This record gives sequence, structure tokens and C-alpha cells, in this order.
Amino acid sequence: MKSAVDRLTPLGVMVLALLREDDMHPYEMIRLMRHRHDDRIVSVTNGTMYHTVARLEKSGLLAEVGVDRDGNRPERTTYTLTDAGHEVVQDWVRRELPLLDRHVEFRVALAEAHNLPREDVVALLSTRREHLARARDELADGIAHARESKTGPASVIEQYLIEIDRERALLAADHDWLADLLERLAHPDFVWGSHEKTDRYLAQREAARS
Amino acid sequence: MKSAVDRLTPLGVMVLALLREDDMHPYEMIRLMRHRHDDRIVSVTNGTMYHTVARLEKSGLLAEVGVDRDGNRPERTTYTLTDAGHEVVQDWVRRELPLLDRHVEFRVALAEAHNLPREDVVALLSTRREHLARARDELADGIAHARESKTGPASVIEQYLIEIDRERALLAADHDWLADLLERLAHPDFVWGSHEKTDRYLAQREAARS
DNA sequence: CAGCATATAGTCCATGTGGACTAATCAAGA
DNA sequence: TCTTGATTAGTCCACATGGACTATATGCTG
Repeated sequence: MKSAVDRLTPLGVMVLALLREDDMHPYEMIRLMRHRHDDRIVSVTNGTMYHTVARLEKSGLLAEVGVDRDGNRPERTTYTLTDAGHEVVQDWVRRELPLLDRHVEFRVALAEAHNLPREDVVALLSTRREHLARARDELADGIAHARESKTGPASVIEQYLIEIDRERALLAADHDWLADLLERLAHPDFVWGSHEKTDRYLAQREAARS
Repeated sequence: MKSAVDRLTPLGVMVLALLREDDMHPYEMIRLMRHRHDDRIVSVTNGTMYHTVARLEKSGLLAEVGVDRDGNRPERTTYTLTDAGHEVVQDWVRRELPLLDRHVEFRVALAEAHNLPREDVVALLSTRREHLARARDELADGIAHARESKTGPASVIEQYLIEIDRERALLAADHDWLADLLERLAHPDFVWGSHEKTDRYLAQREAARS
């Protein structure tokens, strides 16, 4: 039986996270995500956004709060986050933070990690760090093994190892970056929490009007 | 007017590349891709594979060569690459190799780069290297700028820079790895060419029977 | 001030994806 | 020997994506 967390798409999670900051209509989500360059992480198009919001509403993770009108502009339907939606973002982030193979999902989880208590994030990312170290070493061993057991003409397979060697390099870099982040997170100077989000949202909303 | 290259999905390109090695039926492509762990790069499912092959046939990039039968097993339809298909893989790889933002596409392009002459690959990857250096520096500047202009309470935004700082780190690692690869490619010991592919294919086909 | 582009807010549809399903054959275990 | 499970080869369908399209309002340019 698949729970609500499993049905969430990356964009769906970002939508729920946006609604934690304030009630919003879909078009504003699109503008805000573009302004914050969240579309680096997931592609944001009209079709997908409206469809995603409709799905989230059907799942009871968000709900209409009213239809507002500005002059003669088209009507806009504003949505708010439900308690279930609130909870499900956190569950989703918790699930995705340690996983290695879902690249887009991890970037979203990392971008939304501030929705979780700091010590939880540190624990989950420490697990991820171990997974990264293991995956990196296993890949390196596999590559070394493949290089030893060259059966044909000398090093003819080297060209087939290029892409996998890049993956190894990126895994290593990801690991080292994460180790550094964990040190920074351990330091008490690193401010954590979601209490400033409304300020941030308002500031960016203002900036978007210029 | 969108050419055939634009319509290609990552899996479509890998299918065409497989057919350069030998004629094959879709089910064997699935097995072979799983055996080579090409499903690290693109997800391989029945539905997508058969649909992809059908599309490629409709575009004239591959063609049926016969329906073979093994005992009372289900019939299997074998496909071969057309001249157009041959050409289009190379065009696609040429187009994708320098681009930064299409992560999956680049991994496929890199894995299939051996279908191009070595000097072309070196040129395209050198361009990519410059793009990477520029993107890395621009991101670093943007992050530094955001840290300077903190308007609110001290370093409250630091938690919002985590994900983008990871992107910077991975860009830097990608750049350095690529610089190293380009040095290795310049060295004459690095064997290049597609003449051994049939051997490789046969060896793995054999290995898959154990 | 006429005209053209862009922003606002959203709908609709063609296409691609992935998981469930079928149906037969072969291997292995109790 | 009977049955369970995996492999072979493929079909089918529900759903997610993204681009095209609509329609009004505002801004900018010559």
C-alpha cells in the first residue's frame, strides 16, 4: 500500500514547502520559484504546476482558501497547506536525504531541509555520508578490477570506463562536500530554523515588484 | 522545425548506440543494458523500451530485419540500424557533449562518445570545460555576493545557500575531472575507436549466459 | 497615440514513462 | 511428481510532463 509520501513528485514537494511560507495561488508559485532560481532543480511549466496543485488538493495535502480578484485580471484561486501536507513534506525530506540514487529528489530534499530540526538533518546526512563513502569505494574497486582483468588488447576498455570514472569522481566530491557541511552544521554559529521564512518571503515578494 | 535529433530521448540514443554493435530485439537490449549497468544512467523498463523502439522505427532510424523464433518461446522481432540512425546518434552526441544543464543527457553522451572521432570529442569537451569554469566562477561570485549583502540578522540566509553551494562544489569537481580526462585523452597511450565493439558485445553476450 | 510586446492567470492536449499484467517455458525444491 | 518461482518476450494503461493556446491588461517605443 503506497502512502501519500510515495506519490509526491519533486515539484509537489516544492509546492508544499512554498505554502509553508504563506498562502499562494499557483501563478505566484511559478513566479517565486523562477525568482529564487528553484527552476535550476525542477523544471517549472504552467501545465505541470496547475496539474500538480490539482493532484495535491485531491490528496488533501492542500486546500482552497478563496478566489480573489485584482481589478479585471483573471480570477486567482489561493491555496493553503493542510496539517497532512505539513507533515508529509517532513516525512518526504526525511526519506530522501540519505538516498544516493535519486539526484533530483536529493537536491529538493536538501533545499527544503530547513523544514526539519537541525539534529535530525545532521543525523540523516551523516548516514548519507557513510553511504557515499561506501559507494565511492565500491566504484573505485570495480574500476580497478576491470583495469586488471583486461582480456583483449591492452587497455582497450579504458574508453568504456570514462563515464563511470566521472561518477566516481563526483561521488568523491559529493562526499567531501558533505563532510565539510556537517562540520559547519556542528558549529553553533550556523543559524538554523524556519522562523525567518516569512520575512524572506516578503522581502522577495517585494523585490519581485521592481 | 524540429529535426529528428530533437525528438531523441536518452534511452532512444542508447538503443541506437546498441544497434551499432549488432542487430538485436528489444528484450535483449533490456538484458544487455542491465548487464552493463547502463540503467545507472537511464531507467530501463519494458513499457518505455518497446515504446521507444516503436517511435524510432516510425522515425526511420531503425528497421525490422526479421521475426525469429526459439523453440516455442514467444516470437521476437529483431531490429537493425538505418543510415539515418547511424548519423543521428553522432549529431546528438555532438550537440549534448558541451551542454551543462542536461545532466542525464550528458552522461549518455559521454558513455557514447566513442562513436565519434577522438579529436572531435576533445574539441567538444574542451568547450565544455570552459563552460564549466565559467559557471563555477559565476556561482561562486553569486554566493559571495549573497553572503556580503545580508540584510537581516547575521548569516540567517546561510541555510538557504546549502544546496547552491553543493552545486558549486560539484561543478568544480566536474571541471577538474574533465581537465584530467582531457590530459589523458591527449596522451597517445589512450586507445580510441569503435573497432573492438563487436568483440566486447560478444564477450558480454557470452557472460550473460552463465 | 497607435501598435506591439510582455505580464497575468489559466486550460488543454500530445507525448513519454513506468508499473501491472499475460502467457508460455524452464529450473529447483519438497 | 507436483508445485512454486524465475525467465523470456511483450502488451496495455494510468498518470506526469511540457508546450501550445486563450484572453485580458499593462508597459514601452516610435
